[in-house]
Amino acid sequence: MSEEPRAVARERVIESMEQSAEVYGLSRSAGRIYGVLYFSEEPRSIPELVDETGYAKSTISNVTRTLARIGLIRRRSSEGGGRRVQYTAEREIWFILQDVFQQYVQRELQTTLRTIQRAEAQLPDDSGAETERIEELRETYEDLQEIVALASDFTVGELRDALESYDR
Amino acid sequence: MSEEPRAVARERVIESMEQSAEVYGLSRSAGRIYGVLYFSEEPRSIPELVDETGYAKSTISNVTRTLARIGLIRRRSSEGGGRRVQYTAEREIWFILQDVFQQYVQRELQTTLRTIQRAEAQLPDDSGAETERIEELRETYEDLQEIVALASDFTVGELRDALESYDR
DNA sequence: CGATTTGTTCGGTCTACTCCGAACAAACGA
DNA sequence: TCGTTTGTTCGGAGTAGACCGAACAAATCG
Repeated sequence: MSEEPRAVARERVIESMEQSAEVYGLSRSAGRIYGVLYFSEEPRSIPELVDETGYAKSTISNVTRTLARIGLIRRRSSEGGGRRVQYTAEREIWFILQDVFQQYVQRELQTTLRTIQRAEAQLPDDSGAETERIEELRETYEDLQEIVALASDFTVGELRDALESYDR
Repeated sequence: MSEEPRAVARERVIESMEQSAEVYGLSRSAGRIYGVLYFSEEPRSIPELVDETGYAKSTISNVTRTLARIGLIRRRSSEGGGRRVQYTAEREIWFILQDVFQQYVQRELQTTLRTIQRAEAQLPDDSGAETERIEELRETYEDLQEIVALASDFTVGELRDALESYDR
């Protein structure tokens, strides 16, 4: 069996994905399911994922929905007759990150920024320390928002190049 | 009482910080404690934080330890006689983010990358699909690591400028 | 039309975390 | 020295989330 080292290597990487999933606020099962799909040549249905991961059908159903919503996997409805739903992994990690930046990070920054701006607007002009603190905060958030907006339009290579070639 | 609008504005921003704390994997109490310290002119002791936040002493004690470890607040042991421990907020958000990048994101990327590299090394040269997938993954992680390493050496302004002025 | 396969939904259990209050330790002040 | 203040640690209550199995809906196949 010369397949074994491959299986071992794959398992290691998938375990690492489980761990990463937790860091990014997802469940371990999400990491494993993504990992299995990442290495699958063919799209996988829910029963197949049940076999390959050991998780219950209901878990697979729920987690795939979440993963699809976030954009880590894609749902291909019924290829070739059967009513089976098929899932594929999005393998371009950078695309995923761009999505996360645009959908979540940007949104989070945006709402925070709006709250800060509203608070600032309600304040009389001479309100001492509070005004200063809030102003400072707003400026930082404006910078961050701009940076994320710009970065999420770059490819990985461009981003790396932009940082490497920048001369202070 | 012309202080009220200031108190309201401050409260709004602190509530927003509570929410952000949850997003970043901290507790709501951590957000509020940081918020109160963020707006405090003077350093605050644990009993003072108990008064101003309404949380139990033990909660303040535990959360301040966590916040100090991460670098969001600083611990000044006993200024002016008393044995009181004093806390101040680190107000430069970008410094905090740089710390987080270097301490946590970099580390997480590093360990993942090492796992990938080890898996790749154990694989025979001709192992088909697995090799290709793992190689692809490794390259992405190398890029990401490089980007984070570079970015965490920039100031906010430099980073923004680098992205804005990059010409594709 | 049943029987089977697939996918979703719905309680339920288990675990982890947040926060609290009480007990404790350490240092100071009278 | 004894009482008081401050900070940490510990056990427990309440809560949220992960995952499971069972019940259910929908579609296909004989």
